[in-house]
Amino acid sequence: MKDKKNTSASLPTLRRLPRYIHVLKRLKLKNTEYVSATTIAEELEIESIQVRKDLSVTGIVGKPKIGFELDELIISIQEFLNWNKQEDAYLIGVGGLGKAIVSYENFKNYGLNIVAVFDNNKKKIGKKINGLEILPLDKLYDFGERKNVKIGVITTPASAAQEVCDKLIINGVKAIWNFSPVSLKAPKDIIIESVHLSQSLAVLTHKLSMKVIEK
Amino acid sequence: MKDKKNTSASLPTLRRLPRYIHVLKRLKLKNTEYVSATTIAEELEIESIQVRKDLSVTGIVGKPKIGFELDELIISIQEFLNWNKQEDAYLIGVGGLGKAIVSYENFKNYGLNIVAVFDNNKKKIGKKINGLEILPLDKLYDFGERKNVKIGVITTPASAAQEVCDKLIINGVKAIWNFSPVSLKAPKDIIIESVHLSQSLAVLTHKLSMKVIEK
DNA sequence: TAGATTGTTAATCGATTAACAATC
DNA sequence: TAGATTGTTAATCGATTAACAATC
Repeated sequence: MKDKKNTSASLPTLRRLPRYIHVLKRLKLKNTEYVSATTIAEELEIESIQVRKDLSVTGIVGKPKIGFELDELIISIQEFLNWNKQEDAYLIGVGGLGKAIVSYENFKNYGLNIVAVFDNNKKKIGKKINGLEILPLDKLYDFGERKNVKIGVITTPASAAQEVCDKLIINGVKAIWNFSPVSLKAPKDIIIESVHLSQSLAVLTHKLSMKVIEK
Repeated sequence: MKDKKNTSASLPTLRRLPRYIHVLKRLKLKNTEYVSATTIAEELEIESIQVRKDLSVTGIVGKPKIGFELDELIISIQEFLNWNKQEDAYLIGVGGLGKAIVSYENFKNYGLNIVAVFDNNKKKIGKKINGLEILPLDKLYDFGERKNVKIGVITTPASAAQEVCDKLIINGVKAIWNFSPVSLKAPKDIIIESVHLSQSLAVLTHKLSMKVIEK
């Protein structure tokens, strides 16, 4: 088990693991003790073999005929994703999306703990959001010196994103969760993970247009 | 060109197309007239052959040595994604994320036009958001009869998502953009496209934990 | 015991990448 | 003309799926 822990996994696998956690947590509410890959697969409408393969990357060992011990499985996935701890994060850009993310307490269960919020709009500076005072971006330097914050969340408009990215890296941030539509340029050792909502919408609108033509 | 238009594309390709549009629009601001796959690829740090393959699904024809005519290429991708028109949509669940999506005017450029907003929280009903009055979910029936709204955006908490999904489908919605962490159950002819932010965060936190171990 | 499920190795499938002729 | 780029066919790569022995 232990020796497998630090192996990496493919991107599709990493993306499915949180969905398994969600299913498992719901089963836990029903006091389920053991769960099989088949059960998880049916709930998510995917193949059971895929679930088994995915789970194996976390190092969990199941019991033939019975399945996986529920609590152990949840913890195993959480440890693999590093969600058993919380990593401190900055968020920059307090627009609609930024506000929504800061206010969404659940990210704490996903390993993310936002400790400071920044925006350069003078009307916003000084106001509080979810208990955190909105600071001007200059203040990043003060934090950078004292704290060990490795994650930066960028929810600024596209025009500001690259500059903010650069400043975050200068201040010691190692991973960026980017919600702007920009393709950020950064040194190779920096992890950039982008959420482009337009990507998802493209899949939806294209499929819908296909459907209309079909008929 | 025309005969290729209605062919479908792979999911990875569909997801890259919006990123090309973004790059192309920025080039347009610089009055560029022609663009090559190489240029786009360099900007996004991917392979040029992949860009060429992706663009070919839209039916665009380029000029050897020169590349693609910029305006024609933008329109070609937009038509393929159906972003040249706007599809009407309902949004249900006016929490932080729902508010952010309703207020983000740019989705109109991505083929999405939110025409009505619903929430069952009595404190929210009647208030206006981005010019739209928040309605109780019951009112969906009135809209369903009169309008031809094919897209539903679900930004409710997980507990309400499946019920909302069912109601949307009853009222004629054909495609659902789901932001709840639930795996929605729906008939096969309904398009379900989910954005699970936890998926993206899983990739980020896992990679970051790998990086720390490395050192 | 018989059956269901795990874990692993092999086969398949599909997306990415390479190769190269055609061409402005 | 020479060189860069397109468009297409073939090769490679990696993820998914199938097969099956091990086992509670």
